[in-house]
Amino acid sequence: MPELPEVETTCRGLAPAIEQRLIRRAVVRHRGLRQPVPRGLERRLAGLRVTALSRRGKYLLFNCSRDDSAAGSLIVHLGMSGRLWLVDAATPPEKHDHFDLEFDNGLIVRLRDPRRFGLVLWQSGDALQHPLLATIGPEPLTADFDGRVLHGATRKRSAAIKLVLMDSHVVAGVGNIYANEALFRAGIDPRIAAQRISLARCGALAAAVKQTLELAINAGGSTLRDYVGSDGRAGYFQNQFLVYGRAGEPCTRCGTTVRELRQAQRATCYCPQCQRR
DNA sequence: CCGACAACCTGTGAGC
DNA sequence: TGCTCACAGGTTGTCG
Repeated sequence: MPELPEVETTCRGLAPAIEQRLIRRAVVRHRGLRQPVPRGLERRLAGLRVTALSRRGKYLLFNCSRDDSAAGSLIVHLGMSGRLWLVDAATPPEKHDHFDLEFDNGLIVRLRDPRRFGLVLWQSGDALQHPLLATIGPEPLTADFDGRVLHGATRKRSAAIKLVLMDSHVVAGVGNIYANEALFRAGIDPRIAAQRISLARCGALAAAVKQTLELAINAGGSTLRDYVGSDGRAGYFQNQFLVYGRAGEPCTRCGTTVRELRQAQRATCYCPQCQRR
């Protein structure tokens, strides 16, 4: 389900309902996520106030304080199949509902994650000091990421540009769908060695990453399978995919048949005419 | 440092 | 209808 636009959509959907609210209690029904949910997290969270909800890459950060002094952050990652939504206290949890955060207004932020590749973690103090967050690359939608940064980060990388673009240490939050889409928009063959791409083309690619992510956020994210946003509404960016999932169909730009191949066991879709070496 | 690959899980759809 | 297999939005750890 979730790449950066979906996480951003979730963040924007949840924030107004929970910011400045007190956590009444937290419930963990299944600790076996990608990493175990920390022991004692429920006791730690009870009575804290969520002062801000933010996003770093694909991580959601619930900044928490107690009596006006910063306590730390609840860190949530949705993995492949995770989703957070708001439910009222009367809504019974279902099979894959592993975690609840219940607030003093009666609303519950509920994590559903069938594949359990997600994460629920705690970091005292500054969330960005958590080992999983401290080493990730620049935020793609800020000035911290541009063609020069991308060019610099790829000079020693002989791997295919698509794989390098999906490396969260190069740039945060670019997953399979948006890597495919951005490479198409930049007119770059996904198989080229990253280090062979010129500064100018890195500029085009960085711009394409930003454009693709922004368009997707404005569309409310992408709805694949059963994903819907935190308000229960579906995003519709999947209707705007230019190459992803379109193998065998004509390229929207030139009409050439879109091709599919596999890179690191992931589907790559591209137009052999529009995307060049 | 880098790249290739397996691993963590469940659900779904295609093909037989 | 039911079985088996491949594949799905992510990321880390291990090994060479």
